[in-house]
Amino acid sequence: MKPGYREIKDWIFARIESGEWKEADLIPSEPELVRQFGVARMTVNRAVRELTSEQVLTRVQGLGTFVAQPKYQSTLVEIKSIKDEIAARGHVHRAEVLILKQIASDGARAEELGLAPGEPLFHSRILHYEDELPVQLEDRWVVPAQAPDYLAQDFGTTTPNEYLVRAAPLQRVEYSIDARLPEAAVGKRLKMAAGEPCLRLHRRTWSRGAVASVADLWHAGSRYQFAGAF
Amino acid sequence: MKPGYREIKDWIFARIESGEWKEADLIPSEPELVRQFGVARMTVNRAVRELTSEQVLTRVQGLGTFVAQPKYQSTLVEIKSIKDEIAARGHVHRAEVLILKQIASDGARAEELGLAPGEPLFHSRILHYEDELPVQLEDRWVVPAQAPDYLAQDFGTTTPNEYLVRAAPLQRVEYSIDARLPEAAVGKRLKMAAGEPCLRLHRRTWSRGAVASVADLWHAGSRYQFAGAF
DNA sequence: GAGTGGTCTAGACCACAAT
DNA sequence: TTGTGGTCTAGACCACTCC
Repeated sequence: MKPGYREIKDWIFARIESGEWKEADLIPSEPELVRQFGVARMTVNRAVRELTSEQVLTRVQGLGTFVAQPKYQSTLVEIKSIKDEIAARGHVHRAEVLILKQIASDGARAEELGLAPGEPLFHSRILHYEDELPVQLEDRWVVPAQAPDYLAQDFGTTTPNEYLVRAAPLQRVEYSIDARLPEAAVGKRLKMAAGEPCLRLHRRTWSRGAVASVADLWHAGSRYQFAGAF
Repeated sequence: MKPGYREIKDWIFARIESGEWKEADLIPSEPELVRQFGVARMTVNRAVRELTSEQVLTRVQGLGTFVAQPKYQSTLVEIKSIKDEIAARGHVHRAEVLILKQIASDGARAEELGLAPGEPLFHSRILHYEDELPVQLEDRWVVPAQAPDYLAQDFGTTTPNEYLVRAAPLQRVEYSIDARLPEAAVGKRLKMAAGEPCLRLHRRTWSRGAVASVADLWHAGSRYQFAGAF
C-alpha cells in the first residue's frame, strides 16, 4: 500500500505531467488538499515539501505553491575516479608515477593557482593503465599550503584524488572538457597515433576558501569517452 | 533563529565532517536524539529523513541509521541547449537547416533506433552559428512514430531539441562524449583547420518506452568546450 | 483580517530486524 | 520481545503576503 504522502505527490505530479497544471500555475493550498484527501496537514505538507525540494514546485510563504520551471534539458556527465572506473569494468588499474616534485610556479599557472610567481608548487604526473594499456595521463599541480605532505604520498597505490579529498576537503570544482591534439610527450606516453586527438579534462578545485589544485587529465580519443545515462 | 530540525541536521553533519562519525557508523536513534534535543520525534525524523534524501545518511528499518558512503568525487557537466547557451553569452544564435528529410534506416543506425532496416526514418542536419561563426553541427535521426510532424517543423527558429521535448517527453537519455577527427563534410561546415579534432556528443533519447532519437553534436575542438562548476 | 506556508508537539500504530 | 524506522493524526503558534 502506497503511503498517503506518496499518493498526494503522485497525484500532483500527474497533473503537471499531463499539462493540466502548467509552469507558474498556483496549485491547491495545503488546507484544500487536506480536505480533498482527508488527511492531516502534516501529510499534505510532507508531500508538497518533498516536491519542492525536488524542484517540481516552488513555494512562497503567504502566497502559495506554484509549479516550478521545467527542468533544463541537460546531460550530466559524471567523471568518477579513474581507478574506480577501471575496477568497475573488471579490469586492473595500475599507476606509474612519472613526476613528483616541487617546482617554482610560473606566470599562467601561478595565476590559476592564486600563487605569486616563483612560489613553490607541487607537481605530479601520473600515467594510469587499464590492463597494461595507458588510458589517462594525469598532470596535477597542488598548492603546498593545502596539502603539505603531497610529495610524501605513494601515488602508485593511492591516487592524488583520493589523497586530496582527505587532505583538502572539496569546496568547489570548476572544470572544462575539450578536444585537442596532445603535447608531444603526452601523446607518446599514451601510445597515441600521430594526429590522434585527446579528450582533455581540465579541473580546478578549491578548499578552505582558496585554490587547492589544478589538474589536466589527458585521454586518448580513440580509447576513452565520458559516458552515462539518466 | 534556526528551526529545530535544521539545528539537528547541522549537528549531525558537523559530526560527520569532523570525522567523529565515519562511513557506515551507526548514529543515535530517533528516540535518543529526541531525548538529547528535547524535541518531538517528528522534528528529529524530519532532520534525519532529509539528510537521508541528501545521501548523507542511510536508514534501514529495524536496524538503524548509518553514515552513508561519502559522495563520489565527481564532475558534472551540464549540456544545455546550444541556443540558450549562446543567448546566455549575449551572442546571436542562428540555425541553418542543411538536411531535413525522410530516409530509409540502414543497418547500424536502424539497430540503435530499434527499427527494422529499410523502415522510414527522419534525418536532420542543422548548423548552429554563434555570431556568424559555426559552432555546432547537429545530426539527428528521429523515429517517425515518436514525432510524426518532425519534417514539418521550422528548425530555423525552433531547435529540434525544443520540438522533441514537447512531442516526445523525455524518459531516458544515454550519452557519450569523445574526441575524434570529423568526417570531411563536418569539418568543412564547421570551418575547421585540417587535422583539428572535434568534441563530439552522441546522445540517444527514449520516450514512451522506446528510442525516440539519436543525435550527434559536433563541435570544433578549438572553439568549443563543455564547462561548469559546482 | 484572511489566507498562505513554516514549524512543532505528543501522542499513535505499523513493519521490520535482531535477540 | 525489544528497539529500530515509517507513517500518520489533530491540533497549535508563528511569519509572511495581500487586500
